Amino acid sequence: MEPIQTPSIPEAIVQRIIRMIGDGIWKPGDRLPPQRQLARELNVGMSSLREALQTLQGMGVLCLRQGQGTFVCHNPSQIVERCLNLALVLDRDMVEDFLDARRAVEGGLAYLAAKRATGDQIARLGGLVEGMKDAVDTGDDAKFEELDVPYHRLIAEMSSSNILQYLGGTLFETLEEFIQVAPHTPQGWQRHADVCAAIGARDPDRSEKAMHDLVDATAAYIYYFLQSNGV
Amino acid sequence: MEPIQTPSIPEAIVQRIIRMIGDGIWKPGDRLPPQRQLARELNVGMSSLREALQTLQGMGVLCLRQGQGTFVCHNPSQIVERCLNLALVLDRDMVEDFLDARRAVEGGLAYLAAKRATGDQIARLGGLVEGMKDAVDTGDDAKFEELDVPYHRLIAEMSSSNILQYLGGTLFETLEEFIQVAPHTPQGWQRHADVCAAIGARDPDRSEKAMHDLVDATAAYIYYFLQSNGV
DNA sequence: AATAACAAGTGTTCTGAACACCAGAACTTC
DNA sequence: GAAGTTCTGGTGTTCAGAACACTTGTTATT
Repeated sequence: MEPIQTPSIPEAIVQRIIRMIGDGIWKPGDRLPPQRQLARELNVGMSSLREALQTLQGMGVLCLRQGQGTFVCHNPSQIVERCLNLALVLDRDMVEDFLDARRAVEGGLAYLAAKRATGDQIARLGGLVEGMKDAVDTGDDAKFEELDVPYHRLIAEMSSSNILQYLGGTLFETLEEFIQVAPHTPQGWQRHADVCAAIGARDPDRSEKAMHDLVDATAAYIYYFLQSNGV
Repeated sequence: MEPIQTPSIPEAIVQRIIRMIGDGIWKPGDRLPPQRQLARELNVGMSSLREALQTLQGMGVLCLRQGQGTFVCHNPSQIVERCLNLALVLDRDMVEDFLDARRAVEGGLAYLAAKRATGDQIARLGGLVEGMKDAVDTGDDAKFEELDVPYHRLIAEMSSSNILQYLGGTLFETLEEFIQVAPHTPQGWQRHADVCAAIGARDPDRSEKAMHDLVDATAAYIYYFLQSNGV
């Protein structure tokens, strides 16, 4: 038989609060009633309530400020980001997985960027690529890396897709220490320029393909690096 | 100036436990010391400890079983899944975002599937597509849907990529109620068959493109559905 | 030998208290 | 009157202890 399930009290509270936020009863920025009052109204102890609040804070749903109150601090990005970061901290063997995911996500971002970017954004991306060319010509690796981060971030912004943007940002940050081992060659710059050109031409498919080439090249370097270090 | 930050006690405990798991001191399946003892050793009250444990349980890192103990229940899938689900519950406007993300993720899965699938998996996928054809021919919508879920799940499995697999599963499940509004036409079946054929031919790029077509078609239905319902 | 009652260990929940922090009010000082 | 200080109420934070509920293994009973 199906066992009877009675969710624990904190879990029930978590569900209830999420529901109330989802139903719009509490909106982002709102202050919840004081813990003591809330505990009384829900007919639970403060321990149970606090365990629930703490969980929700961990999820990024609530924001507990000492001396001020409990606020709805709805920020989905934070949730996803935190969870992915956590996954890698717990399991360093997932680098390969992250590279696979990055290919798909960054490809998707480039695809959407070509569809939705504004003229201003495209101009800014062009400026970054210009700067990267200077960096390659002068062999200034540090400058290239400094421009590489905003380059990917800007493409993510162009996509107007929150979830992909945050996934991309998290994957990039998580992989950053590995990505930096890749040498910055004229060919590497060319790939960055190709993506930029495809976005400028508003050609989503070409843009996606160019980004795949870029990510694949980086991944190849990382694999080589990992292998030569006997990992 | 940078404000002085003293992490709260529960937060510090969370970090400490994650660190210990990351360092391999506690491995998945291990049982942690009893709460009372742990609280004494860490020199904190049981409330603080429990708030931390509850948070970690919410993340899917720990598993608290009444009467048995606290176990390391490390399951990255659960973490990501839970967080994404939460994001959609909190914000129904994100359907569009989810569709964008699904296009990228499912495309990536199909790409990897064509590279890494085993012969057995390809045969099973073919079987599913066969069944779907029957369902379309007989107009059996329920059967089609019943096969659609394992179809996507199997492709995800073929990819051998944990992160993408979990992302795909979560996105699919989260969107399931919307996906089901799509009518199951011969054209819809053809798209499923195209992906299957491309994977069978071990052609990653064609496979990815076919999956994009499939997802795009579904997305178009969903947009139409949302629009005609005045959302 | 099978079953039932018990006991120890563990997570769960509640209560009440003391502490820390923040914002604004009331007060002092110049 | 303006600037600074102190006080006060409200709020989150942390603790300690107790009672409860569940699981498992042991012991007693039949």
